[in-house]
Amino acid sequence: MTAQTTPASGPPEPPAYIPATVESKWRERWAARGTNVASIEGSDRPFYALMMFPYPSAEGLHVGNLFAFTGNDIFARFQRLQGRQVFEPIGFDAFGIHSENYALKVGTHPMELIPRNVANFTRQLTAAGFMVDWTRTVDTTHPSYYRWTQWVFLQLFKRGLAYRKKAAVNWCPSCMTVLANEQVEGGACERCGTQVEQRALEQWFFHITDYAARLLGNLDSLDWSNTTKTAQRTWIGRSEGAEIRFRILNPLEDAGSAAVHVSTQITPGTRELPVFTTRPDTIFGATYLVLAPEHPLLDDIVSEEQRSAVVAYRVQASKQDLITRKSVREKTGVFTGAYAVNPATGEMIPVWTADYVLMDYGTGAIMAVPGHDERDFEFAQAFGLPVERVVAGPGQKAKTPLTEAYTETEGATLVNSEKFNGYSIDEGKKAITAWLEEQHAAKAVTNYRLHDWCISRQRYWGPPIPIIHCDACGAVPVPDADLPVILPNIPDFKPDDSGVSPLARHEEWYRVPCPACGKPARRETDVSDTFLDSGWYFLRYPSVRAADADAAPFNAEITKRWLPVDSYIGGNEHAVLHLLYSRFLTMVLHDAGHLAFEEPFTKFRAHGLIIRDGAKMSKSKGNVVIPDVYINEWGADTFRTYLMFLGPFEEGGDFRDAGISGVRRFLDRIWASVQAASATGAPHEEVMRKLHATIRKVGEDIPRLQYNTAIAAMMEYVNVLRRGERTPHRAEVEPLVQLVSPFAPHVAEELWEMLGHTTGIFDSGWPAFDAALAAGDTMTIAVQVNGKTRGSVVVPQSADEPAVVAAAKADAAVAKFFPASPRKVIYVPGRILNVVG
RNA sequence: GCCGGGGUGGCGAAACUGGUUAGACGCGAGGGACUUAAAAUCCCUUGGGCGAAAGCCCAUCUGGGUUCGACUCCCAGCCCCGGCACCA
Repeated sequence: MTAQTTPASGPPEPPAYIPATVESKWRERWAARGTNVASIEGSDRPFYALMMFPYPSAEGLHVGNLFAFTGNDIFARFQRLQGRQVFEPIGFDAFGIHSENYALKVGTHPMELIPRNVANFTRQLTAAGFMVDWTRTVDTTHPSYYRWTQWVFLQLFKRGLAYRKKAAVNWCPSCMTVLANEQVEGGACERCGTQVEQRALEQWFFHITDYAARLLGNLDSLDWSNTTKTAQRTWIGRSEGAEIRFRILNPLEDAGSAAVHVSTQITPGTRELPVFTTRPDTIFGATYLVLAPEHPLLDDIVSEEQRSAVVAYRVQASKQDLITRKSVREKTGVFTGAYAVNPATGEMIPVWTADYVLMDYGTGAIMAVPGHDERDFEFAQAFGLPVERVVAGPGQKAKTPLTEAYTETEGATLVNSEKFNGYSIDEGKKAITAWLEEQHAAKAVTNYRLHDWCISRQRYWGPPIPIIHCDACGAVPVPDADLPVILPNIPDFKPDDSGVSPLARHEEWYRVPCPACGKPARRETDVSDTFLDSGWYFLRYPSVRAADADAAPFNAEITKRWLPVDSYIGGNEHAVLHLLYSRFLTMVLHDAGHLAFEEPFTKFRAHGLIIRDGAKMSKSKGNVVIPDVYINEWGADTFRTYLMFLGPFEEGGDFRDAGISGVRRFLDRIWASVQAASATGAPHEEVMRKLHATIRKVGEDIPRLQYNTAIAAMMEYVNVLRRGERTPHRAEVEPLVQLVSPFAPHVAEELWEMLGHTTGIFDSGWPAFDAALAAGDTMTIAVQVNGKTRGSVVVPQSADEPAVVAAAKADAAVAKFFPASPRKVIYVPGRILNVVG
């Protein structure tokens, strides 16, 4: 503390509140004392407070990041004040396409860029006063980390969950490179504007679809934000239905056949086409089939007359980026010349190919029921295909014509469906599936919308996939002892005309002997997806300083004690990908015997989004708010508290700087009150009552992340504390300093020290709250007459209904409305009295 | 289109499971004190209408409903934000 120079005459001036001084003092003090270093080994009540680690962009942290981190920090500090040993780590998700694109743009190598960005982030995070354990951080681009990312890949590979297949990527023919979906704008490359195409490349996939049922089922028991769970459920997209097999007629045998009814028997050797449908009940209305243009059976079934048209259509379909391909457009398609047999009606129906059917869902083929599916209806209209009604809604008949697809199921019954006429939709689904099953033409199946996770990136800035391709042995995993496969520092990390991964241009790097047979072989030159880096980082944090940190991704003992994560706070933009992948990897590692739990995050809360002028902050809009200026001007404590006072944490809101002065005044008043506090005499009864009500309110609000109302409650208390410019008592202010400490940690420490404490405030515990004291010995009951509030009465806590009624009659304001003979009296104890006359 | 979340003063927002005269807390605005003056600080007022006042009436997106009592529950509709979306 620096004493102000005081004029000889007056009393000594109390020290002024200068945030910069206080904050730098406590930053140093915390670092020197190791205040924020978690006692990972010796903890009996551990609490793991995780926040989503940032991608260290060149622009630095923006207020959105700070808002999220502050919310987590308050929760973490509160847990610590509750006596938990808290671990609040931070790290850097620095691999990936964002970093690489930025590096390309400024022409600096990412290996040079990232450390600079990380240093800047560290400076900002420190300035914000987070209770971060800086001795345990993670940088996904460091070989000591990605060695284990590669290990995770190999765990999946060894369990048969990593496989290679050809898959479409967005391809810019001008830049000769692969583009992520977000780099495609309206079908064109965001950089050069060239029309983007699809290109099929051999890529690595993780078999997450194997886990779809578990990923979905476990959601019910997780304490997560509802919005996040809903998003995951939608993403996984379970649907029940049937896989129905249609016999494809042999064009030679059946050529020229005029017969409409043909054998429905599927005999060995006949070609058949399985389709997935959620509406097996409508099979009698299936008037044609559609195959995705990429369907492998297309070549086999297409007739000679139609072949050139089908091939042309397929080429045209591939000349579309993945986004446009899947967006709703005018229906297009081509007849294949082939026919199939509807197993229910025995009728011959045409087989088409159209791009509204997607290869990567179900079986890549559908039975079209234009009468009861909007898309099929549209297609049938466009190409003059027959539309049959097989479902009748209330008031409709079997012959009521269809002017649009009738898709309602409520109260509807089957029609034109032979023996199933009159069945409800649900009955029809069951009965028809069973009937087709008897004929071996169908089986009940559950399908998921979730796709396998493509982890290949034909890029530079990521961990090399630890596989060696050998002509003799196939894909051979890099032996654990040879990990990490170091990402080489190559100057030409830019994608170029060769059209392959940058690493594929470095023969000296990829030419290696096969680990299995020793013959010349070739490293995988794709790197892995950033979501793999971030899919397991929470497992690494507690163990980064473990004795076996170089021998294992996570220490068994430590992991047992600290995981799963007690509380995870992050943005809902990661509701599906990051959170789903993390859950999946955890499940796999659990199944492999590495983890005792299968869900990584016991509790997850999605914070709201901070927007600016009604729009998401983005560089292109130029509305990004940089926190540094605010921290410099107002102090980190004020800025943190202000961000939390903006609105409900889980809702976010529009950032404005109007109002920040109010929060600063609030801290100023606390400061002044502590300076002025007197230890003599007794604390004021009324003030103490308010204090205890405030302790309760703040203690209830923080765990619910209702920070804005917690701050309001403290402000209210400060108003009471200072009312009439009274001198506060020490006992009235000391607990307040503890209450405010999660929000404004630096100034709270400073005041705590001024109050004579020699140990840190965050180890001081949470003030106890006295319910009886908070309640006082009287209560105020609102009095209504005929539902209109007419006044209120103050009665002793012990007052019962007759006593309250008596008091109400005696009250002048109420008495004039009081009915002579009440018909009904409703008394809600402690709250309200309503007299109906 | 489907699934979430919302709609309350000039503004950000409160209101426990329907129950203390809706709008706490803060910003902004108006007035006052202190000051030569300003800043800072402190005090008062601040949803709308009528009224000299006491007071009365109207107000939580709109329209219905349930209830002694509705921002809160139900039905119908409008608008905003977020996610998903040719997934059969």
